[in-house]
Parts: sequence; structure tokens; C-alpha cells
Amino acid sequence: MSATIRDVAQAAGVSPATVSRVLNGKVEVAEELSRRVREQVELLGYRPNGLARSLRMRATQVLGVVISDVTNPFFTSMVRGIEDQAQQAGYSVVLANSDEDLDKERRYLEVAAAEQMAGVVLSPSSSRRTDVSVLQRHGIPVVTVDRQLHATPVDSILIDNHLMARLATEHLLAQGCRRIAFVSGPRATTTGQRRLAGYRAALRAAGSTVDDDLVKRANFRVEGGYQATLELLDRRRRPDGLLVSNNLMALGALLALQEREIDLPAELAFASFDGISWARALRPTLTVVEQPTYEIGRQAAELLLERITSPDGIHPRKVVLSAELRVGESSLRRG
Amino acid sequence: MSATIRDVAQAAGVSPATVSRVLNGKVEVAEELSRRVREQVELLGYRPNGLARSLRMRATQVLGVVISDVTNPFFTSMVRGIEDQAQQAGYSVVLANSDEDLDKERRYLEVAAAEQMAGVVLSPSSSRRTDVSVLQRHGIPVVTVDRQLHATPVDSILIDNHLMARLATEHLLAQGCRRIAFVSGPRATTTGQRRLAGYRAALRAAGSTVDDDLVKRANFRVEGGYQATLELLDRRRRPDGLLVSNNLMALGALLALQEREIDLPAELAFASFDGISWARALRPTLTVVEQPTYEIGRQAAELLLERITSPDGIHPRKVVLSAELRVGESSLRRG
DNA sequence: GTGAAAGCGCTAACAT
DNA sequence: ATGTTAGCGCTTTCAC
Repeated sequence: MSATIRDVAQAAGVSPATVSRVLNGKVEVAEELSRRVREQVELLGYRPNGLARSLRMRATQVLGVVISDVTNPFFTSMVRGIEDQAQQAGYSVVLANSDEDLDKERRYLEVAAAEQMAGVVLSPSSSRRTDVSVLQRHGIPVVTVDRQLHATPVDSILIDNHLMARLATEHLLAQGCRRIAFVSGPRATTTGQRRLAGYRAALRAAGSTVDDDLVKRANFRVEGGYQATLELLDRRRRPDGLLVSNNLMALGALLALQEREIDLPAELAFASFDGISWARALRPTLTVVEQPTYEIGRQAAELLLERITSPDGIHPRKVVLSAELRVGESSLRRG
Repeated sequence: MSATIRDVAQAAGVSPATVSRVLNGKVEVAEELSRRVREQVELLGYRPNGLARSLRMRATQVLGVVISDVTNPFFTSMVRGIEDQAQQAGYSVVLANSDEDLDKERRYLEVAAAEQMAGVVLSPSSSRRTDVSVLQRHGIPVVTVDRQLHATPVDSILIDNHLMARLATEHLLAQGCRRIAFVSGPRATTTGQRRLAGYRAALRAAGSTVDDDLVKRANFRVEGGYQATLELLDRRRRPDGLLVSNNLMALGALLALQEREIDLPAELAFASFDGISWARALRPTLTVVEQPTYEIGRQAAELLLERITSPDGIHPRKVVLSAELRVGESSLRRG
């Protein structure tokens, strides 16, 4: 069908080995031969067969990305960062959806191992029960993003979730909120854990009592945020502040607030983690903890590629990027 | 590292070919040998090397899915359908984002060809300018979903966009709307074209004049729908009905309507194509043209797998699935 | 610096 | 029905 390395070699009057050397540029090849090879590559439209290459090299040029929700802009923006960095290094990127489901996650990690992917970027469904040993047995490096693994030491890129939750809560307190409710993520994720802890820390530090009736857990999805918020609003004494721990749940929360016709920020000051690009269109503008999602992805890929090219087990790195509390109208009380 | 087919063969006391035959089940193998082979496969934890298999078979077990927006639930639900069907047949699925960008799309189609993917599900960015010849040259079958290609005859799965747009428009007319605005998709896509045509046909059939001032084109994204709707609302005479031709733009439209404090359905009757799962939470409930997205994906994969296994060029099929106009409160005028 | 040859793990054609 | 053999397209020793 299409041209192989032999065809190019023959046409250029050299051996396949030489063509390979020219194309991979690791070894010096005489100027003249090199020129002839490139000429024929162009002429024949030769494209190396990645499969054969990978079979021989015992590793593909593919990075796997296993995330919990492809429909979440937070993750897709991250994926862009990964893609860009990977492409530069000649790798391609394959996406898989774990749906916060340990079974699905395990299956995809097995696929990654079976397909001999060069590395995996993972946003683990559970800090304790996600199992990356399949990959480690095959010598496939892993980097976690957004979340961490408890027992297993692997590279990770994330923000200081505890700090940012504390800052957001402190901001709401400073706006005069006395009863700040919190919509938390799944208990199993480190983001769920750390953000809740940060919220509590801020309340304690301010001398407020931490009222567990004001905390609801949900699943990081729109419906979850919607339900949780409705329940919080129906508490005997209504909260006057609300912090939501991800973007999709924040959207759900806004729907619930709208349904109950609650005025932001007058009746309730609102803040959440992670923006959504089009949310800028909303009025009031939203107060959000903004993560450098693209950069998280880019650095994850960078770290992963480093591990791939030099697997000499350096100590696992944990990279903490800085996030930003962007204050909008939804939490700002005049006066 | 991990066990190969030779290891299994040796352990079971048979030849590699026999192991292959047992595993692929195309040829009869004696009960006894088959048992021994399976036993050793289990024991050694043998996993076939897909790379080697693909290299030998001259085709991977991977389907490519090239869509314009991974963040759109419409497409992701479709991808689920594709994945489920593909997995049943032992294929895995790789996603790529074309962003409605012809260049990106072309690059991904080239990747699909270079990686020798078994087939491609494509939602073409442009009915005329999208070029699938790269795939055809490599004998890789293509199925388009949601949209069609003009010149190139390939299989396609979609709904009757003209009909559904007409029905939705007729519904708005029946609710007493006299000035129905339309937010259309990109001119280059068949969905953009057909839905607009259906809208116009309904107006003409009702004896209404078609006022091009009431039609805005946008890019199928939230921002686009938001901008387009704002402009439509600022027309000298405000529309009293609005049909939006996809889900994300509908979300943008709703934001715009909210910003202008327009009451649905009293001041304006609202309908759109494609639901969003969490939109059920919205009040008023929305009137939508609901597509069988999962089924579109499933059938696309089914058709593709058929082409892959028997490439004897039967005439390209066009499968038209039925959609449904689900009437909600957003367009229902009492009395 | 370059070519010949071996082999990555698998399947298919050919023998038996 | 099963085994032997060759080869998919590439990289990489090993000679020269």
C-alpha cells in the first residue's frame, strides 16, 4: 500500500538501516546520503509505520489520559495542555473516561498496559483504592493530576486545595457571612478531602463553630450540586454563604438558587472552585478559585515524558502550582 | 517482561500457531489442546500484544472518532454508544477534537491513516471541504454521524434535521408566535443548512414572511448562542419565539434571555435542538428536539465494524433515525 | 559511517 | 487438526 522504509532505501540507493538513522537523527550520516534519503522520503510520501516501530522499540508513542469526566471543561482544558506538550515530543494522546468509577478506571489502566502506552496521566477516582500497580509492573510511568494517591508514590501536579478552600471561606467570612454552607466532592478524592478540610480550618480559625448540617457531599456533577444546594437551602436556618467545590456542581447550585429565587450576593454570597469559560456571561459575575488547568496538563505531560526518556527512578515529585481567588460580584457585599 | 505467545505454547506443549487459533477461535482445535492452552493463558496471565497483532494483520483494533467538540454532551453521549458497540467487538476507541477546524480535522484524519486505524467515525466540519480521501486511499472505512458529506458517498447516521426544524417551528407558530427568530449553526455543516431550511419551510408553509433579520448564525458554542441571542433581542421589533439549533447555543441563549429579564414562555416561546441531561433541573422546563444520541453512536460503530469485516463495497447506506419533539414549559402558552 | 542480518510478537500459508 | 515457516516494518547490534 504505502511506501515502507525498504522502498525509500532502494530508491535512495542505501540500506534500510541508513534511512532509519537519517530519520531518527541519533547517529551521524554522511551529508550526501542524508540528502538523497530525505529527497526520496518526500518523493514517495513515506510515513514511518508507528506500529512496527513500537513493536521493535517495545513501547508506543502514545500517552494515555484517564480522567473522570470528559464533559468537564476543567479536564478538557487540561487535556489541551497535555496534547500540546505531547505533540511537540512526537507523542499522541488517547483519552479515556473513568466516570469516577473504580471498575472502569481499572479496565482502562489495563488497556493502557496491554497497549504498551508510553505513560499515563491519571486523575484517580479514589486516593486509596485506585490501583496503578498494573502500570508499574509494566514499567509504565504515571503522573496524577488534580488529585493524589495515598499509598503509592507517584509524580503529581496539583494546586494547594486546602489553602484555596481556606482563602475562599475567609473571603466569605470577611463579607459578613455567618452561616457558610459547603458543597463538597466525593470523600474518596483528595480534592474532596482537602477542600473540605480547608473550609473547616477557616471556620475554626475564625472562631466559628463548624456545623456539619451545612456540609453536603455530591459527585462533582451538575445534578449533584443542584440537589445538594436545594437541601442546604431547605435547612431550618438558611445559609448566607455558599462555597461549592467544583465548576459543574456550581452550575447546579446556581440553578437551585435561581429556582428558589435567591438574590446573589444580597441574600447569599456565592463562590466556587474552577471556572467555566462561558460563565463570564453570567450576572452577577462569579467568584471562583481559578486553577491553571492548561498548565497543569502541560507540566504533567512534561514530567511524564521526562520519566519515559529517563526511567532511572528519581524520587517522585509533587508539583504544587499556584491558584488564584478571583473575586466577582456573586460574593461581594457593598458597603 | 510479560508472557508471549511462545511462552504459552511451550508451557502448553503446542505450537504458537495453535495458541493463536485457540484464542481467535476461527479454526477448530481439539478439545484437549484448547483446554491446556486456556489453562496456561490463565496461569501465565498472558495478554496478546496488540501491536504485533496489528502489524501482522495490517490493521489495528482501534476506531477513531473525530468530532468537533468533546465538551458537548451531545457528542459524548454518542461516543458512549460507539464505545459500547466497539468494545463488544474487541475494538477500542480513540477520541479527537476537531474544533470545527478544517486544518485540525485533516491532521487527525492523517493520524488515523498513519496509525492504520480500523475505521473512523466522523462528524465533518464542512459538508463540502472536509476531505476523507486520505482514509479512502488507505482503505479505511468512514461513517459520518450527525452530519453528511456532500460529494463523497460514505455511510452516515443522522436524523431528519429538516423535518425536526420544521416541526419545532410549526409548534412555535401553533403557540401563537408571529416573529420567530432562529439561531443557526455554521453554514458549512449539513445540520446548519438543513435546520435552517426546515425553519424557513415551516414559515413559508404558514404563509409567514421569512425575515432574514431574525436569523443569526453562530458556531454551535455557548458564547455564540449568547451573542446571537443578544443581537436578536435588540432588533427593533423583538421576536416572540426563538428556535436554537443546538444545545450549547441554547444554554448561551438562556443566559442572554435571563440577562434581558425576558419571561419564558409569556414574552418569548423557546425551543432548541438537543437536550443537556441536567437541563431537566431548569424552570421552565425546556422544549427540545431530542435526538437518539447513544443510538446514533451505537449504529455508527455497528455499521463501521460491518464495513471493516466485509469491505466488499456495498452501496453506502444512509440511516435516518427518528427524533422527537419534546414539548416543555418554555414554549407552552396557556389558554 | 554504512550494510547485512536478526528479531520485536503475532498470524496465515503451506505442509503434514 | 496441528506444526513449521515466513514475514508484517522497523531498529539495532555486529561486522566491515
